[in-house]
Amino acid sequence: MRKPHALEPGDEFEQPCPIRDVLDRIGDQWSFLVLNTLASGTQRFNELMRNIGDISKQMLSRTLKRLEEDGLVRRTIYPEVPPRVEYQLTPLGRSFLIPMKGLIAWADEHHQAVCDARKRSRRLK
Amino acid sequence: MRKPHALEPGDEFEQPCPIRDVLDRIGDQWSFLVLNTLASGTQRFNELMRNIGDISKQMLSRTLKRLEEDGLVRRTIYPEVPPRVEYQLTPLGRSFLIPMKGLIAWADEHHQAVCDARKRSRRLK
DNA sequence: CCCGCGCGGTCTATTTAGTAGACCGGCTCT
DNA sequence: AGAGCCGGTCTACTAAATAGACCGCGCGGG
Repeated sequence: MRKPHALEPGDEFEQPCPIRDVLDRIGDQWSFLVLNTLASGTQRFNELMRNIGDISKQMLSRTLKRLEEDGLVRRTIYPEVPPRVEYQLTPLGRSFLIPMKGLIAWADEHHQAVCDARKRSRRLK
Repeated sequence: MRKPHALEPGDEFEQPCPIRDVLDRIGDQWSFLVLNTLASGTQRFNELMRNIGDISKQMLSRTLKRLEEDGLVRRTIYPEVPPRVEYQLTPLGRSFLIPMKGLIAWADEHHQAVCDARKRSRRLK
């Protein structure tokens, strides 16, 4: 996804193709997983790390930063000691859960079929 | 996405998580784009390349191979001269179009909001 | 008092994934 | 004859993701 359509200067945030645009974000597995994890409620940084399980700090940090930039996630810093940082879905972020759930439902429903197909093709080799 | 681990509260340790599994395949941008392109009908290899626009031969080849293994795409070789190879969605592949359309609809609907959020966050920096 | 842990990250080095581009033989079109 | 399409594979390079160290601060236990 290097050069979708060669962005014009001044156009840097207006990607012409919405599909490409959404893919750049959620097509990335980590963003998808982070959003799915945040679906169950507001969480802190290390809490997210634990809940996702196998994401590196750096990737989580970068992913959250992008999701915040895109207005899907809100980051709240509490000026306490020790500092507390909470992440939660914005209304825009929550609106994304609907098509996301559709995808997850498809995965649940057809996972076995995919596995079967995979086994079958492996047997042919 | 190395180890299929925790996902969210109430996760199953049992089998590989379907969500991870589906993300490994279609969460990859190229797979998603290829399926979306094939939605408009049977196409040949170079035809797909042209229609997608900015995918490398290698990636298209690899992506199609995986989609075929997973039973989402059927590859048909016609023993002609010159050889003709056609790719089309299987019923399983077509079933995926439904949640995919949901995602694309979300993208269309909220693309502007995402762009606005991006601009806003840029201005704050 | 000192040790190690948790917090929310960043920085660096290494591994891995994706890219462009050459190449293949056989064919058609000009 | 030369160029170009067909469906790919192979190689060399570059971009991205990973693991792991590190940071200052506070807290609880020994």
